[in-house]
Amino acid sequence: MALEHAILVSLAERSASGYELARRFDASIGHFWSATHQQIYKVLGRMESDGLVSVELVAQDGRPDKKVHAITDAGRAELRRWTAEPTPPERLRTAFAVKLRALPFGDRDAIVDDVRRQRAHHAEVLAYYEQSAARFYPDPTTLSEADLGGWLVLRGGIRTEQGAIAWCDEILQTLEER
Amino acid sequence: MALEHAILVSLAERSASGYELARRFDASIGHFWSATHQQIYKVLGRMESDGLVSVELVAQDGRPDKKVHAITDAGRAELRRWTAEPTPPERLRTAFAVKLRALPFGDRDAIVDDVRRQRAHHAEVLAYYEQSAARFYPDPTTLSEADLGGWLVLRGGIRTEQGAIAWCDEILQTLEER
DNA sequence: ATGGACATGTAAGCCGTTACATGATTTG
DNA sequence: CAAATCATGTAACGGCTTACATGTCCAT
Repeated sequence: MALEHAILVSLAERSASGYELARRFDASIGHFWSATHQQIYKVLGRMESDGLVSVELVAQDGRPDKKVHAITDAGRAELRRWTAEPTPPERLRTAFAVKLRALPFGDRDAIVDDVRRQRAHHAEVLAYYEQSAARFYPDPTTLSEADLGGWLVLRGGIRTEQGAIAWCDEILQTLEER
Repeated sequence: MALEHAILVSLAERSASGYELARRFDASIGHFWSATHQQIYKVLGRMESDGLVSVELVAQDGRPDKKVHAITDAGRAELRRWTAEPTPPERLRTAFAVKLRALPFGDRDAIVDDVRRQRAHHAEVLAYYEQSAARFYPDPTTLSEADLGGWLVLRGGIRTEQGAIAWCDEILQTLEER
């Protein structure tokens, strides 16, 4: 299960409470592996029993106590083991493609509207990625080892969104000219 | 649930047994919405109770009987209703991106091997899509209404795979030059 | 006679979403 | 005074995977 490994990566970068992890999954990491706080708490509990993370209860003033989770040596070993394993090819689930295929049986104008909406969404995400790139990696020619992975993932996100926008444009052009 | 709608699209194109549907989900449709035969049988059962599909038992000689499922008027209405609904933006789940992010904590050589493996896989899928395009849509300038959706989906697949290959090349170049 | 294609299912279990639940503190 | 933020969970349910189960016909 990859949520476990996404959590290990995040905790390897910096220890965190379940709540803090959930916020990270709302932002950076979550753009490539989403998870809700409920799921995170559940998995975190299992990971503790498995010895992959350790827990320290931290009292705070003016705020609820929190459980700070840190990656253990066993967690680091598991992360390393996982990276050495081939990634199985992922099977896609693209509702948008199914809808396109439904063109002859559906509401054409509504589908065109949907394509425009998808395009706008991809443009938004692209802008967000490009801002993140400019902010966090202002000089990509000199990246530290620690930054390399994050930068490459962002590059993939940017490419993906650019590709999706180009596809939407091709769809719109094809549908409008007939 | 989109499996339901993927099945409706497939049955709108041509009536089929559960087994035949499963084979389609192994091939064409399945490249964009995967499903196993177990899942298909289960959903098909529910769709029958809901009146979205009708079932006719067909006896065959030399082969087991089959249940041929056809889309009903209610099924067509549901398909049309669904196409008129906005597609919710999909949250990605990309284990490969998580693994890249794990670069500083993992086995670098193994990850590079994995990138090469991913690249090879995407190249295979791309070749398959391009062959499908050449075989089923030899003249894309004159597409029938019925073919439009399938063609556009294939175009998206081709773009996606090309983008993935280009990303892999960028990763390999970045990792090899340091 | 072994294995693959055809054909349809059940059962167990995990993963994940949605809804529900609580309670303090800060900000508008 | 209401809403957002911080913080952690439980419960119900649905989707999906994996394993198990059965049986015929055809080709090698």
